[in-house]
Amino acid sequence: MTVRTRFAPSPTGYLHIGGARTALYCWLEARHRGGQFILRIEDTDRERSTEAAVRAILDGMQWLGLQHDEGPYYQTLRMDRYRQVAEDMVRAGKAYRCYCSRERLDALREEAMAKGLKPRYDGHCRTHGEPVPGVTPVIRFRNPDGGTVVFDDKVKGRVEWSNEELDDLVIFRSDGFPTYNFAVVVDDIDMKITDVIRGDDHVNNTPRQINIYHALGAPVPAFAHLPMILDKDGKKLSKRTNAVGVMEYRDAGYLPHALLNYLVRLGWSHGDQEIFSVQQMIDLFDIADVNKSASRFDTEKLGWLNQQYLKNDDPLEIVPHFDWHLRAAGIDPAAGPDPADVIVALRDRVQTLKEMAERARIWYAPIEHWDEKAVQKHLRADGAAAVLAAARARFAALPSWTPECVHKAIEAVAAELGVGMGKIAQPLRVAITGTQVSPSIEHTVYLAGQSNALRRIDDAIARAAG
RNA sequence: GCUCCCUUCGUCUAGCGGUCUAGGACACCGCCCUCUCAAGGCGGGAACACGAGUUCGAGUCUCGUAGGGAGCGCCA
Repeated sequence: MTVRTRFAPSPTGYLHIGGARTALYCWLEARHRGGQFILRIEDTDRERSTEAAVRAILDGMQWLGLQHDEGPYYQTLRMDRYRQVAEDMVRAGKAYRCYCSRERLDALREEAMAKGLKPRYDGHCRTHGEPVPGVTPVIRFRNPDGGTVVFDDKVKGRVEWSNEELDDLVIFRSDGFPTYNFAVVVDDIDMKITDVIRGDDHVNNTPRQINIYHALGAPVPAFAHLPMILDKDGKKLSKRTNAVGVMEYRDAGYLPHALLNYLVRLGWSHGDQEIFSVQQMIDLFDIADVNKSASRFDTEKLGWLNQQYLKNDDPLEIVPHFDWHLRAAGIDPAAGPDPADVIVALRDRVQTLKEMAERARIWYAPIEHWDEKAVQKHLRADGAAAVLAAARARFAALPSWTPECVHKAIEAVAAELGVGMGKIAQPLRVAITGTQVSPSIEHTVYLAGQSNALRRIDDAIARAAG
């Protein structure tokens, strides 16, 4: 039997980080076992579902590269099917119509809570389900009365539940919509899902869903419930204090592959390995190796990972992402050096593409801000003027403009003036960038371009004098 | 309140009864390298929540306790 997993978000917001990891695990499990990955949009909550959210989720999935093999299916397009299955169940005596008023239900709940019991429907309409004028009934599932439900969760292990704990849940609302616990089961059966991989918060729903599978005479899939992802302080991720949307991570300058790598290691590991290519993830991932406990999202480690990819990827693969960030920062990539060169010069110095774009600005636009302390310390230092003049002359005479040539020119200046690199690099750096921090001096000068470098040195000499 | 789940360095984790005086990574600290900032190299501090039991032997198995989380809707 071919493995089929699914990711089934409800479109009430963007794709968040927890959902992204769930999607990743579903996708990896399917790929690893040569199966299919299905995308299903659970949009039966028509109060909160929006089309913008559907698009946001699709965008997030695409950015991460989590391609689905089937779908997206939409639950709102399957309403007839749910109704049909529910009616069949009523006819077969596996479900029944319930006319109980909300008032009665609320009273029941309050009473149970007051007695220290778990709120549960008393099954009144199992036997007294007479139509009440003016009341559109709901359909309730007739849950087994005794016995236990046992399932072997692939991450949690064996979970056992007494049917005493379960009540007759509503599977079909009076407004004609199915409820979640019913729709998922019908969908997962119809879509032949073999492995249900989802968030921890659904463990409690699993036993009642299994009972529905049994009632429907369908094979029960394997379940795997993923632990939560908490924020740095161990609190629930909230958009108030954390970046939770996947696209926020793109905007913040992370590579999709780096995010994937970070996410896959949050709750799963393969020995001591930290860096995984997508292919390695597919080869090595096994849902059974996922940890049981919740983990915290650590932006610092994500940053480290992102830099690993920045440093080791082929710069040409990074260029499109970097270009995107340059433009986002209001920088015209055509107004300066080859972005691939800039990436190589900066990737040891930043953790994100956003920082990289900011630092790259000096080569694409005129210096906007001068660090006055740097000017004072290096431009107005003894001998600085002579260094700048000598360097300018050497640079101007350079027949070809490469980092190597620039480097040789600087060495020549050092020899000529009999001073160390420190005395030359810092004044030049300030002249070219306006600050005392930048990549190695030959790259800093090289990236400015020959004529631009000369112009900036002239400006710096004037500035130092004035 | 009730039910279910979780618990190894600050964080992510390795560990599947002896090889654990508990390993790796991020972060932190120190040294080296050095034209600035980084990156890199080397080194350091840092954890089995607690208590019983099973066993020749427990981080690893069982049960309690404590702490944390989830669920208990005509939401998903």
